[in-house]
Amino acid sequence: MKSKRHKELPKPTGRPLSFDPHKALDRALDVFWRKGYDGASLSDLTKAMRINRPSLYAAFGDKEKLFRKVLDHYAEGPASHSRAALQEPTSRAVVERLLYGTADMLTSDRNPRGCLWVQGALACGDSADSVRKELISRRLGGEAALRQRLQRAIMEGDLLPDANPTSLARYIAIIIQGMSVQAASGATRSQLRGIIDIVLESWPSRRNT
Amino acid sequence: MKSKRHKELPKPTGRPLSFDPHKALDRALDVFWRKGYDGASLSDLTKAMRINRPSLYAAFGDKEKLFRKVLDHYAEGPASHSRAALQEPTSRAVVERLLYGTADMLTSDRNPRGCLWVQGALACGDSADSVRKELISRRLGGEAALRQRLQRAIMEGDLLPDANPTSLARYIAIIIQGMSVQAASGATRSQLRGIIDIVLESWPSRRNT
DNA sequence: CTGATTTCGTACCGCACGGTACAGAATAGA
DNA sequence: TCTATTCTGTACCGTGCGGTACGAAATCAG
Repeated sequence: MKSKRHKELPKPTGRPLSFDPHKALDRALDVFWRKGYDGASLSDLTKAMRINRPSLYAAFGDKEKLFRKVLDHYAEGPASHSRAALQEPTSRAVVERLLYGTADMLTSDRNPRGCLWVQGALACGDSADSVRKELISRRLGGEAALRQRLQRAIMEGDLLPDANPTSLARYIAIIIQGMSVQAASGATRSQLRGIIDIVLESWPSRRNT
Repeated sequence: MKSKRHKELPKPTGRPLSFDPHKALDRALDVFWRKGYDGASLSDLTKAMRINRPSLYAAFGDKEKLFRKVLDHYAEGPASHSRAALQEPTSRAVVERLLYGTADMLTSDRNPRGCLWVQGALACGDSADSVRKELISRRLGGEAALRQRLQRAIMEGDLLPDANPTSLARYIAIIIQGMSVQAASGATRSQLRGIIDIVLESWPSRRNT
């Protein structure tokens, strides 16, 4: 039971924070996104976050804890379209929104190119190994969520009953991860949309749902 | 004109090399493949290559030059199936061999999981920036070679004339790069083959070529 | 043998890394 | 104002990084 600060009782004695943790996370996200976990140094981070090193450690723990907080921040912010897409009424709408939304995010001028889940720590030194595994886990988790959504779609009848939800979810995951690499290589939004059109043409949805 | 040593005149005076550069490159490849350019330290490399640091610098130049030599070694060795696949007689055979060959390589027990071109330096620190750009260039080069092969296939009639070679080549590149991320996440060979089946089902080849 | 040449192994360089000690500044409650 | 508490900024720690100086060892030509 380690409840440092309750929202309903903001009675902070002592010197107040001189920065907005939310903004600081935003800026840390930008650095990790561009350089990956290993490539982002503490100097890069503190400079971008406009705080000193001890403030970072007091507010976020060490580098790895900061990265995990940044991952949550990313999931709730720039990557929130993924979770939202699963709520579309049909499997085709889910996949459409998932892919187009991802393509938009990957090529937005407001973000670095690519996906933090993919680029954050793909191949890295030993010191980043736990972070690498964390990202693998998150990628597989997203894939599993899509698989369950496709299974539901089969039961609801808008996906052909002989479709394989596991393979289809992995196929879409591959498209997303491949698009991420493409975005990091300089692919444009319209180029990615052209690929999505190819993917959707063969989507095994029933009727025209 | 810097011809250090001609093959036909191996008259090396001085102390002979105590290691096989080819084997050493093999071992360096393994390290870079698993850890990426930034994540592989010189200590990792010299330990794996079983040579001392000055020997490495004398034989291969600095770390970046070694990495570029390793890239060539990779292209001619584990990744040689890519170039070979382009010589298949039809576009469908090209893509089949390209994808299945890649899936085999990505999940071979003899290699680290994933593709060096993708994982070598996707997001990294500033010091690896030129290496990152080199890998982007190689990825785009491979994609361009496939595009040209598909254009030839249209002229030869085994690919539907309204197919878009640029988009199709990018689509296959995305599949390959996505499979690389999947392999790094632990996907098995049969799982990747399942995805390839999905891709090939909608390949726009004429007749059953 | 001697001498020229090239590689080998140790031991080291400056530097940037992630992480922290510590003293002073800013607030709240008394 | 005084005290307790928390945050800020400087200055530093040990470590590992990429890269190298240098003398010993190994070969060949003569």
